[in-house]
Amino acid sequence: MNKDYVRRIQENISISYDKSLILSENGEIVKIKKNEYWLSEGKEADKLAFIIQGAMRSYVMNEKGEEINLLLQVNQDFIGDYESYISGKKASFYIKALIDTELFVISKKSIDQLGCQDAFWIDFKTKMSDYAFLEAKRRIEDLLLFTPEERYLNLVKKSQEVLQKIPQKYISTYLGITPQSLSRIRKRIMK
Amino acid sequence: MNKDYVRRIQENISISYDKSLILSENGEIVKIKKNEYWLSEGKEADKLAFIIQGAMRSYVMNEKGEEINLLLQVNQDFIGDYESYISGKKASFYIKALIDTELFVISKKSIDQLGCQDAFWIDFKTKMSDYAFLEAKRRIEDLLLFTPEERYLNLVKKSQEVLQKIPQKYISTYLGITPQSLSRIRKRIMK
DNA sequence: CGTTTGCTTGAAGGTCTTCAAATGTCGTGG
DNA sequence: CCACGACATTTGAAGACCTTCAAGCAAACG
Repeated sequence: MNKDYVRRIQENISISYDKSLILSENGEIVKIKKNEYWLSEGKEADKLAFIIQGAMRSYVMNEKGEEINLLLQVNQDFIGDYESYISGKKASFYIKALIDTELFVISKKSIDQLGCQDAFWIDFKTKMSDYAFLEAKRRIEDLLLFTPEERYLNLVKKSQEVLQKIPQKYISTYLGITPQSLSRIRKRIMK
Repeated sequence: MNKDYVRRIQENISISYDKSLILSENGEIVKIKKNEYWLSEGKEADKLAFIIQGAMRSYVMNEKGEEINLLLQVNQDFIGDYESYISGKKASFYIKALIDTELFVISKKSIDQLGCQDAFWIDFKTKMSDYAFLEAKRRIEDLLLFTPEERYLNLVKKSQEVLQKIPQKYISTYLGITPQSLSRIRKRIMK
């Protein structure tokens, strides 16, 4: 893996260059074309990834067969089915590339092996799970405390990158509304 | 701490009697009267608890000063500000007893000390954080995939105990709606 | 027994959903 | 390079549901 990649991994997760070098030796770079899956429901999902460059979405199907986006991820974000990762269950959702994307992928096995060599990586694992929880908690508060319009404004404030890279029809179900409603919300806000 | 308590802790978290005995020696029983706080925004919150018997709610204030219930907890449930617990930040919400409640409380310090003595407790910590994440994930899916009415029906299926112990006005904001709307939903369903 | 608190119901207004059609945008092949 | 088709976004109309404010009823508690 070249030096540039190691640096980007380092930036992604704010650890030392040395540690990111070790990490990079235990994972791999995967390139995914637009609209290709990195993960599908029912498949093994015992690995996690960071987005080095690109954009992806994690979604489930509702009872009507509509895709509902649980997460929209861009540069520096983690992706993966964290539930499968920790429990060994099959994946419960899909992860698909919104544009051509480069991932750094590492398996559970590799992370666990690193943990045996250096307690740093046990700590690292804890931080990852804490991060996953905190993200989820923020999402719950966003959904409970704000209206769809406020949620959209929160997203505008929080991530220009998501707004620019990701089509509205995906953003809408992430916010819990239909694409038509998001279009009308944007119109309302314009004024 | 008496034997009965140890057994209830054991049931709560499905570990061996021996382990629950060790745990019980490192924590304490706390009794909280109806409408009393166990935790307030801005306070230290470096401890967690299990509900041995009773019911509590975790809530935040929105901009209008209304209380929004993030969680409703009954027997066997964990309570605590897990974000404060892991990060050391001050509590970001309130936890209050809905009825007279008995808690088993254990501090972060105690759990960390246990971890030094026996790797079992490191594993135990991981399981707790995984549990916290999975609960949060289920909540997000509930909010994104279902309508308020469906969410109420999901709750009916999931927890009769919550329905029985907790007044409607608290259940409503947990579901993301007003008490009036929940009243109308229940009326609709009756038919 | 009366007061407080919670629950229900009514009316008006706003937002979201659905279905449908029109308009925009983008990429590909001619 | 343009034209076409595919797909995304916008807009319209009707209907369902939620919210707010307000009032009436029920239950709980001192």
